[in-house]
Amino acid sequence: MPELPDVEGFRAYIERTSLHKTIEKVDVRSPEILRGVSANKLVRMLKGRRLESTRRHGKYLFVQLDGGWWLLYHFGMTGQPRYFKDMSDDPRYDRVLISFTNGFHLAYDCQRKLGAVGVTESVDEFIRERKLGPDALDVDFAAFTEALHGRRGMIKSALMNQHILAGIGNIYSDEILFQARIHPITRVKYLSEKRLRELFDSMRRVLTAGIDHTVRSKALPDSYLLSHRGEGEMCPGCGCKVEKLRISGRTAYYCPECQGMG
DNA sequence: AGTACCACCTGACGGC
DNA sequence: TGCCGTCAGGTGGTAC
Repeated sequence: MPELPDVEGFRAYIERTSLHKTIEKVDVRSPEILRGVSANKLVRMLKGRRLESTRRHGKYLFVQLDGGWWLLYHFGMTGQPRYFKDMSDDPRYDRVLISFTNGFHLAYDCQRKLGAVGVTESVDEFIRERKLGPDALDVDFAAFTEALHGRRGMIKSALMNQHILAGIGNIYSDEILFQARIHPITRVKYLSEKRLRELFDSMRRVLTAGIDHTVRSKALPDSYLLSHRGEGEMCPGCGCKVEKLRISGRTAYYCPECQGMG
């Protein structure tokens, strides 16, 4: 489930808990989640180093080491960082455990192993190699329309496509489309300038609200579709029944009344 | 370029 | 009780 707002919350969490502390020990419990680096190499790279700063791009979180390289996290569906002192608080699905000389630990907790941990020398190079689009909160309206330009597919697929815009997943794409009153299967090329503007505004509003609520660990307002994301639930806008649709293997929830095809 | 579909992974849940 | 299918969804690969 971690999408842009959640990962931004994780970034802030690591920022306030884990920086500037010397790494004493690294324990790779599930080496299969490592990407492009062996357990031995990761341990060698981290030991004795400090985490100095953070950066997020889309759903990726990068943490810079004092040597210049970056540790990178992708949280898949169930991943999260956890900072704690007592080993009795070590999360059940801790896959990579970093222990600092101050006695505290930073765990990469990930129940389903759909996430990844790795290293990179350059964040920009990593983004280029992965062909990630610009971060969804980093684009202005011109860059937003540029990213969507020439697309013929469905708007929900486009919003979730990390090559077009990085950071939006299934849950937030539903909310963004709901608030922009756009049906998920609408073709990108049929969106007018006005509709694109409404979509862009909705995207910014929803993502920033998501960050705000994530950081304060509060639920999103009841007026959001997210709070009613289930079959047969009531639309917070008009009260009619929320419907679901299968779009390229993902379940899209939407309000057929508020998000009519026009 | 876009889409459908599969696989990865683990736990919850419903049906029988 | 317990077995089975299905679902959740981020990503990546394949086939069309």
